[in-house]
Amino acid sequence: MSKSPLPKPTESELEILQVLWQHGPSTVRFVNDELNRRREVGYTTSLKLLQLMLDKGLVLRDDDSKTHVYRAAVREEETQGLLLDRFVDSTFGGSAMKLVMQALGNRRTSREELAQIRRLLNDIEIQNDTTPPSTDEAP
Amino acid sequence: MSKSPLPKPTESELEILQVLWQHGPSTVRFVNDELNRRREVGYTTSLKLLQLMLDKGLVLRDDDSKTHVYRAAVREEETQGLLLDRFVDSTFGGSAMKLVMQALGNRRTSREELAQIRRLLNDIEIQNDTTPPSTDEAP
DNA sequence: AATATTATACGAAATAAATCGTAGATATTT
DNA sequence: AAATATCTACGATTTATTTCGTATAATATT
Repeated sequence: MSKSPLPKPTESELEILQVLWQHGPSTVRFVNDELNRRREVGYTTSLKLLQLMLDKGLVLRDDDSKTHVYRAAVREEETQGLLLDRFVDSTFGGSAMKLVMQALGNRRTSREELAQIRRLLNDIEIQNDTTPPSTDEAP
Repeated sequence: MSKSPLPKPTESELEILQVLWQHGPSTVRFVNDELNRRREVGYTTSLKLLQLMLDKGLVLRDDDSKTHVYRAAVREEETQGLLLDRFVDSTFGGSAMKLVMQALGNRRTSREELAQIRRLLNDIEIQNDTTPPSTDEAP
């Protein structure tokens, strides 16, 4: 029941979305400054990107005042989920497990984080017990 | 202690690596057939890709016989780890935890897989206890 | 041996993404 | 009010990636 095919942000567009998600509605100037904390980007580059994103429906803008204010039109979790799917598919051949195992195995994870994951695991198991797995197969 | 900056495969190159990782050394024909199970790709397209990958050092080839045989020059886990880092950075703002939580939360995970993760979690905790966390800070 | 098939090499077109320059409008400062 | 700064619009360039056509060589088939 999704209305539009939810546009897929590119790498740079994602950077911009990060800024908007993190800081809320922002001017081009602000976004550009934020981007420049990591790498050098021209002002008009950021502007153009935001305009393209507007066309794609990735952002909305308020142009009441002369200086436009852009804000994310897509939700963070939703977008991340979408990209995660693509990534799991392209890099881990579809296996989310492999990804999780590698993400956990390959980097330092604090005790607190481990506990957090355990809690999530518990929740999922309860879910599994309550709601038995649906028997859908690959087509 | 890595020797060369380890080339970053593109999306298509990754598809090819998947084939090589999964099936071992393969001819262009075979790789192309495999790719065509998912989407339409011309033979020379696959060939060209493999040739470019050879230049980049992503694959090696045996051209003893007329029909060349290509094989992956980079290891699966290593490459996946590299891409995972980039992905975590670009999509989850650097937080591997957020990624793991979302990966686990958003999809059906079987009891067996959950158990597998728990085992990994245990291993990591033991490691943590045995080898106290190093005190390196962000620079 | 002639024909058809299957290879590789490689230039180049097609596509996608990112970057920037310049023009013109509006606001701000002096 | 003139000069300066800041903004948007937008075409064009650059760079990266993907795709394919064609030439040519080797092999297999008839």
